[in-house]
Amino acid sequence: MTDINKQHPGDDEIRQAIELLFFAYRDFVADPDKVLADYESPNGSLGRAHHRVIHFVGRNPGMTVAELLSILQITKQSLARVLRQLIDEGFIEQERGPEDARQRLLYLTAKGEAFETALSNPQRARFRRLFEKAGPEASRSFLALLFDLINEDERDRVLSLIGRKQHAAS
Amino acid sequence: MTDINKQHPGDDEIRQAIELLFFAYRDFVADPDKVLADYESPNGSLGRAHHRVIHFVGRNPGMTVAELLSILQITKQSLARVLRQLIDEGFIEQERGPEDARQRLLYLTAKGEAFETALSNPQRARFRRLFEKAGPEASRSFLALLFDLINEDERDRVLSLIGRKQHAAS
DNA sequence: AAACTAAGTCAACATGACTGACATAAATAA
DNA sequence: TTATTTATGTCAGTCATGTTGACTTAGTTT
Repeated sequence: MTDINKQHPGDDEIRQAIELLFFAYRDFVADPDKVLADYESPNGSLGRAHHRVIHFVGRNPGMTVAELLSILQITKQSLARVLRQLIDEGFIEQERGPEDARQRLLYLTAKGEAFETALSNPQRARFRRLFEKAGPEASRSFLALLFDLINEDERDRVLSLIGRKQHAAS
Repeated sequence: MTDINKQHPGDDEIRQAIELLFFAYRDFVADPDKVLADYESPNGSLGRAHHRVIHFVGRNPGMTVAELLSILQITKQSLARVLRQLIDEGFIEQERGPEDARQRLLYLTAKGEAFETALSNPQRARFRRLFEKAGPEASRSFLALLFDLINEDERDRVLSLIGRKQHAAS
């Protein structure tokens, strides 16, 4: 009773979308993976988890550990190991919160910023090529659809995250 | 010498794209993760790896182990454990290749097909909502850009994979 | 003073990747 | 026919990254 015919019009596009997203994401994360694999650190090597932390701390300088946890949606024990390595190797530094001294505000060091650039360069190049080829209208539309792919109850949080300008210091 | 100003016009969109793709993919895979977590199997539980195998075998009935490996881009040792569980629990069955008897052709059982449906239902619903909201033109454009996000040297292979109709048996 | 909160730590464990070595059977080349 | 290559499977060990649960320390709030 396997149905050879499509159930609804549009089902084929939906199936393609699922597969394309899988392949696109696979190649997208393979870029920084290569950079990470090249970097040989003294205390263990670095992986995707480190990349994500470096990315979000770079984008949100002075963020707290709790904020980082809520973005990554992992446990603090998982984060701890990764964060410890990044601090020990001088990619990230911590600062006591000026208002609430329990908080540890996170910042990239110069070394951390350089690494962040190296990691995101191939990803940026990938999207730059894409957007140049597709043109501004299709590019904006693409971003809008990516946004609508996110869980409805997460969109406000994501919007305030990605909307924030780089280095809000001023 | 951290630059406060944007380097190029369009850089902001590129940065947003990187983050949106992260969040969109995170929520996209969280859907089947819930289904997988609910399923309690006798010999250990099932994870994303099992989902991917079920998906691609479902999409390409009769595919060989080597083909599956080249899609997933993992080692055969990694695949082995996952595949063994799926066969042992009756989601997938193997068949000797009729031309080349060394090959093991992979098929979903009825149980496997049912599970595939349960896993992909929430993902399909997500894209159905998206495409209904965005309209056919933006939807097609979205697929085209997703495709161009894939590594250039992989696109032909992906195209022949996703272009293939379901159940090519006839 | 008591309770709560932010962060860190210790221990044990699960999943899903990896490498390297080796085994078996079938197909192909010498 | 014998030798080699190929498709698949397996054993053993390791690593990265996630989990739960219990507990500590320091600072804030009630």
